[in-house]
Amino acid sequence: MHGQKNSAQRRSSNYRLTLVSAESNTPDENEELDIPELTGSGLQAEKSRRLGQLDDMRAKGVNPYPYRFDRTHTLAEIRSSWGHLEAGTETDNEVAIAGRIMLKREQGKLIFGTVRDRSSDIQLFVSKAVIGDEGFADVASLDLGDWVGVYGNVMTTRKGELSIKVSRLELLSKAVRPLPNKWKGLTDTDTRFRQRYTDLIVNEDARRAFEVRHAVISSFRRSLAAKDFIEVETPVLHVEAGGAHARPFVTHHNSLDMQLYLRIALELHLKRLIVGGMERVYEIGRVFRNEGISTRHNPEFTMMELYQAFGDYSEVMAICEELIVQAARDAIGTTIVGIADPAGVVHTVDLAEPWRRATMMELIAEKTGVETHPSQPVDTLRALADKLGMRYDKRWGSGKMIEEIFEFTAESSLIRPTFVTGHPVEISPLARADRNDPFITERFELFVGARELANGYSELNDPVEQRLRFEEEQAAKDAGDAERGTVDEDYLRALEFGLPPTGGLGIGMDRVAMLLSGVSSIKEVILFPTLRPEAF
RNA sequence: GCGCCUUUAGCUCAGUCGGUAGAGCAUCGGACUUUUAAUCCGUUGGUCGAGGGUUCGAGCCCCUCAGGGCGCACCA
Repeated sequence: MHGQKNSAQRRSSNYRLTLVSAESNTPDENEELDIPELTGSGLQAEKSRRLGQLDDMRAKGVNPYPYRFDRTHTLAEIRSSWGHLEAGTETDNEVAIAGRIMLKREQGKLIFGTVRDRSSDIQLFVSKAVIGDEGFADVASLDLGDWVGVYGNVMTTRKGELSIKVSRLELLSKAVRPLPNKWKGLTDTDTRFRQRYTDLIVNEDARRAFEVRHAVISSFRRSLAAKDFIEVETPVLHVEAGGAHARPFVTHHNSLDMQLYLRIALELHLKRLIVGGMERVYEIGRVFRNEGISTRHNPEFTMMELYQAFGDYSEVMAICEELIVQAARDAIGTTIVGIADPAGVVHTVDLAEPWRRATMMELIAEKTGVETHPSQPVDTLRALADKLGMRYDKRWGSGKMIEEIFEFTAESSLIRPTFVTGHPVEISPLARADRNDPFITERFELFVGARELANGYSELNDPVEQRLRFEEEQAAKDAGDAERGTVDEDYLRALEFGLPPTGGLGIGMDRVAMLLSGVSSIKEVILFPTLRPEAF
């Protein structure tokens, strides 16, 4: 790294040159570049002013971007150790803390600042008499958004505000671009999602939603580890995109010169592992569906799927309930949540109360007074759909009709957690037929707040029947339904080696995070949601 | 893909009947040794999303396009 200083200087002056020539209206190569004209306070002028501060620091031999800072405490640790101090206390406890300047109040020969780190925030008490004229001027020149390391003593002000009496302050990184409004923050959704970093800096709610999301995921991992599940990773690139009904993203591998699909589900690889004898496996992973974007859908989202040998759907239903209730306790410290219905009315629900279980047909009967069953002729169900004013596709069989009638009549009213069961065989090609009714499967979907959160079943493990179901899928796909599946020969071979009785469960992690953080858009729980590219 | 709404300073927002651009925060200058979104005085900052049209005159009316939001469709 010889010559580092020279190259740094060159970079610095190049940057200034670029800035002026690219962004000034009348670039003039002969202009004195080191002292830019600081007119106005538009964005460019503001950036120039701050970049000028960096040059001043370098001229004094100070690196404005130092390599490290060793803090003694996080701000939460400061608060827990000294939060009880009475007003007007000065201690001789010396600490070193680091964070971002969020607020600054100058008051003559005193400056109060608010520094925030990941854990908390704290007030800086900067006295000219303590820090000296030069240090005071340095603090005065700080901008909101700058990162600083601070040495000082823990104290409280006369009004009792826990503070650091600053003896020395070191700039750790300069913010060249100004922060959004310190009081109103940043509300423009476009900017919030595109510039998530800015959103996280200024919006407490945004930070909280992602803390909840993280807590949910780590809670799931703890719960599953306690149940002897093994976390695995399976391929994202699939030769065949199976395990769900959805349009896949298509990509291409150059060396193999073949088309590949991004996975739309985790299911088929995880069940291969049950064939292999791993007994209890789960994966938390990204899946991709080439479909519309809405407040409930992002093209890439996170699923947790688990498979448990020797269990059936009732067992994984219990696990589903347990995982989500425990996640609520871990992430938000309560099982009581507000759930908005489609009209926006918020219902208070205790997730710890047992969740309702009802079949699709029961729910349809509740809403329409009509008894339905997938054994009924499709014309009977079409007549009901006509009566309800529901549109349908002539290619749908009785099973698909029942599901659609359920969605049309009952889904929007499922606010409290409800396990919906009794899915017809036709729409469940990987689920095992009900032990008492060959027309339906041992399957459930969990609905909360009219949104589907989870899906599980007793896994179909008969390779002969699975082949027939796959062939029906393939036939539907060939007939023009792009979301239907294909015959996965390797999966069938795996089943031929013997899949034990198995219960499987898939949970939409984003939607659980939405539920527990109380937000209504999936974009609020995905750090970088899919958007059209920004025009620069 | 369709419908409705929306886009004004770095951020948050006003902008009346079509008459030539406003506020708060931030910035910059000044005052202030216990502030809490500090306060007070002063200052600077604009391709009104882009393009076209109507008009003597357009942020405002019309058309096209682009971004975003919501709803519908799609989404087991």
